Amino acid sequence: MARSALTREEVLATAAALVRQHGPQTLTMRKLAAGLGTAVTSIYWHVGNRECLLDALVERTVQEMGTLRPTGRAPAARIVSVARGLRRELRARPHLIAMVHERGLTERMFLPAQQALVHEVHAAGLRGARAAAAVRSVQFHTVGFLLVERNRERSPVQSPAEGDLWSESTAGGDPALARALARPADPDRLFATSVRALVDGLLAGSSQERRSPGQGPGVTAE
Amino acid sequence: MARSALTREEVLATAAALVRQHGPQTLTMRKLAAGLGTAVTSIYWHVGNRECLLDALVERTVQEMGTLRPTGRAPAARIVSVARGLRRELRARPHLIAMVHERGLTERMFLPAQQALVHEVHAAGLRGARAAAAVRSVQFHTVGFLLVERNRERSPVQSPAEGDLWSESTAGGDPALARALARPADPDRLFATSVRALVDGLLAGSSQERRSPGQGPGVTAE
DNA sequence: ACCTGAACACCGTTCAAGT
DNA sequence: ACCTGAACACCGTTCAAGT
Repeated sequence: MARSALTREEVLATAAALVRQHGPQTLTMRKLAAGLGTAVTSIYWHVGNRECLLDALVERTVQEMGTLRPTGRAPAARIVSVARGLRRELRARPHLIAMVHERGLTERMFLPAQQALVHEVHAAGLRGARAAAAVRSVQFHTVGFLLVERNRERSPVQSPAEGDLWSESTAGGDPALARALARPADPDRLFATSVRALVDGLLAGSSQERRSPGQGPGVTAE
Repeated sequence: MARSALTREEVLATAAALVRQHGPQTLTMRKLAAGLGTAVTSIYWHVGNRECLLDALVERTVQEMGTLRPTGRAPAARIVSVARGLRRELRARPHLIAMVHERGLTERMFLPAQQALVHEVHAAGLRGARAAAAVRSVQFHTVGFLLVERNRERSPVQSPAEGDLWSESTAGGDPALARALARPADPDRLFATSVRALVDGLLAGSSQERRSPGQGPGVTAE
């Protein structure tokens, strides 16, 4: 049952297909070999080992992502739109997030958004180290939010859930707050709110420093 | 070579020790059995299986965490101090973050900070759904930041690194920005900056809404 | 009630041997 | 240059059998 010559591209393609269907955890060299119709060991000749295979898969998937075009007029709105675009692109490739995280490549997820963010933050009037901190704040927030969000989706009901703690009057006599915390969070709204607040906060300090003699931004180091 | 009776507590204790030394990935039932001086299968009688064992370990480690006492006077400073306290507590238990994330229990990491945050956000004048969104924004930001941070620590040098893209004049004629992005991020400073900005942004909209007739906060849903 | 070894169905990887 | 099967050193888990 000889099959046509195996190529590295074919290995990556079927590996990507398997990951897309069942997630990276279930991708084993043996299943991949079965999918390819070859011996397990043939794969090693083309991609090295499982580690290299997943690295290549991450790289390939990141490059599939489109470039991010900001929308809106106000600087804050344009920065927010980049963050939302990054989230949208990453959510469209759910397994990428897991693969990248497992492999310690979170930084990789930052890059598609970084150039757009630098441009917008610059346009918003931030310069130098302040601008860099703003870019990274948005990056960390967006990617971190996605990691938490994806993780939460994986096991929807947890115990003790948040709601268990706030079911009644524990929330300082604010029943609306208690109800809101008892309900599961709406990720879309929460992301919109938090990114907007973050960007507002980052831009608010741009024109004038709040602390008179200090050099660093915000809170002093511990 | 009969040993004294095995207890569930003893299993959890040595499992915790092994995880603390080498991380959750390296904890195998067989190594654990070797550490305990029993047969592998004895463990199953006491803790069910590996899944249950790790669940119990997560629960135990979360409960070791102290309660968070806010410091400072201004509402924003007190909220920031809770976020920093949560980060400190979690960083003191590095493997907890990995275990919790692997097991889809990220929500579990939120709880120790939630009560303190609710109190402070309420004191800052936020009520109802707005207060809940603020609490969750800080929670998501802090835990998300930690996930990214820990991940980044695991593989310090990545390629292409951020610096490779900004080594020269690409950063819109802002050499200080280019230099800042070429250097690795300082997580302590970045966390301080981002949390401060986030909290400022969340509290800034508390006294008056920015949008006149709208009901939702910030950006409209897509 | 608690512990055990044998056995099962998996893994990733190496390597000598083939063509 | 490319592919193969056998083998190695691991896994988690089940289960009948012991005390």
